Amino acid sequence: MIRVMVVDDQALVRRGFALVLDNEPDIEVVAEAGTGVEAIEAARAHQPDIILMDIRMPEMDGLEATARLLQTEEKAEANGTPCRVIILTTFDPDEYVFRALQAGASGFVLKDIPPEALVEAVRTVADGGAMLAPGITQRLISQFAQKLGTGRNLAERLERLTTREREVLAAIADGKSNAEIAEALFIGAATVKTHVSSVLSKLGLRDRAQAVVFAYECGLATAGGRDVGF
Amino acid sequence: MIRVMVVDDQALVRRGFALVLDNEPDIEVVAEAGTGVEAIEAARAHQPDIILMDIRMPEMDGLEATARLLQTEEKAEANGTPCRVIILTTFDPDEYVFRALQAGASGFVLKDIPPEALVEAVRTVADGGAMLAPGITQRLISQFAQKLGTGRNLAERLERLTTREREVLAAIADGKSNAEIAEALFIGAATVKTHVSSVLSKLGLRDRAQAVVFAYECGLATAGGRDVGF
DNA sequence: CATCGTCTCCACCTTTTGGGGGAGATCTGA
DNA sequence: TCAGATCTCCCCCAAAAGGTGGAGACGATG
Repeated sequence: MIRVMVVDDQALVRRGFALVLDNEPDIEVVAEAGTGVEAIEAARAHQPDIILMDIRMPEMDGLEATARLLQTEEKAEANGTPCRVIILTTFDPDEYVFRALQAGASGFVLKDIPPEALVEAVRTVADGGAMLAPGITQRLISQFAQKLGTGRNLAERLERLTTREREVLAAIADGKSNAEIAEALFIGAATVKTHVSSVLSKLGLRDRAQAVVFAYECGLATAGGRDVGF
Repeated sequence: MIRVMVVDDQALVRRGFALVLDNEPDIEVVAEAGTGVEAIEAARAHQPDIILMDIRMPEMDGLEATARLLQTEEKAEANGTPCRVIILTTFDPDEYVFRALQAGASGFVLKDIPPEALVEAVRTVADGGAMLAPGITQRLISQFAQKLGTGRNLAERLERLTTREREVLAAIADGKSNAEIAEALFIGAATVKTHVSSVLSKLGLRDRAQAVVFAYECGLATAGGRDVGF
């Protein structure tokens, strides 16, 4: 049985969704809430598996509430509900979507979806999957493809480098100085200089700063995978 | 009426999908193909709206075929079918997914989905949306959230900088030398040095290379939006 | 009005970087 | 076996970068 909580400030809308879901044999609406604050309290009290969350609400909006819920969950971890959130809204501006996904939402669907699709979304997310409105999936894909895309042409230039040179480039893209690279690779400082020169010359770059840019643009280095604790 | 082409090297599987789809009143299967090469020919001949594409095939795999189809489309543009591809496969290793999305696919679903869901996927994609298998959507989201996520903490450090300093940092992240920055910002080279020093000191960085790393990690600079034509 | 932050610049100095050579040791493939 | 590529290291040198300290101008803020 999938335990669901519906959060929306409009009681009528809330009841509508609740009725649709409660009508399913495998879904049970265990709580409702009208504000973000209420949502957080109710989630603690009723431990739902899935939360359907509106964005525009008084007191605390749905994105904020989602972030808080999933954040405290992280800390509690083993303790309780690995509850998952589906954002359910009338609008889909990019800003909302990104903030929602960043907050940890597992779904983002528009209120105009047919009831069966909503039910399906709940089941999918309860099952560990994620569900986005088709148009949003579309944008997510194109943004993603864009980030991957440019790498291609540049990655070819990368192949002109020897293995050692690529290692050095990676170290440069890590923010290391020549001395640090020497230490990291167990070679002399002079050798590092030689490799750095080769890298710059082969890639048509002027200095290590441009090398860092190149590394990020071609995918050798990627944002999001670091502690910038230099 | 949605014109669909089914591409799969196993005739039995192909027919199965074709029958399911043809059974829908608003969908018409106009062609079938058993290899990537055939798929490209058939697509030209029959101008389908949607192509269901298997990955593992003789002669040319589905990803390659997808890339070629959508690439030539781009060139033809106004000319013909803005045809869209749904990858339909048994496996979902990340590598395939990424290559598929990069090739321009609008969907990536597994062959074990229920027939109604397949039909729904076709309609969604024909309608301009995109459809991914739930688990894939999940991974796409987490990868995306990760990229956005790290930026937060670092973006706060960014706020310690003055406007001018952020501009200078952005220029550094562009691969510019101090002299070039001076020219770009219409200030003296000495001034640039001052700003650079402030940036490094305020952010706790050692040199401009680390500054570039920082800029990418905090989202001030993002991969994919550049010509690395230094 | 005095102070603070910001932007602009200067001079002096040390360190790092990058370019130009050259050279020995391996290893691989023709 | 010999040519070529790669990795390693050296020297010298010029340019760039980075640190320190100081200074004038401007606007906001108390």
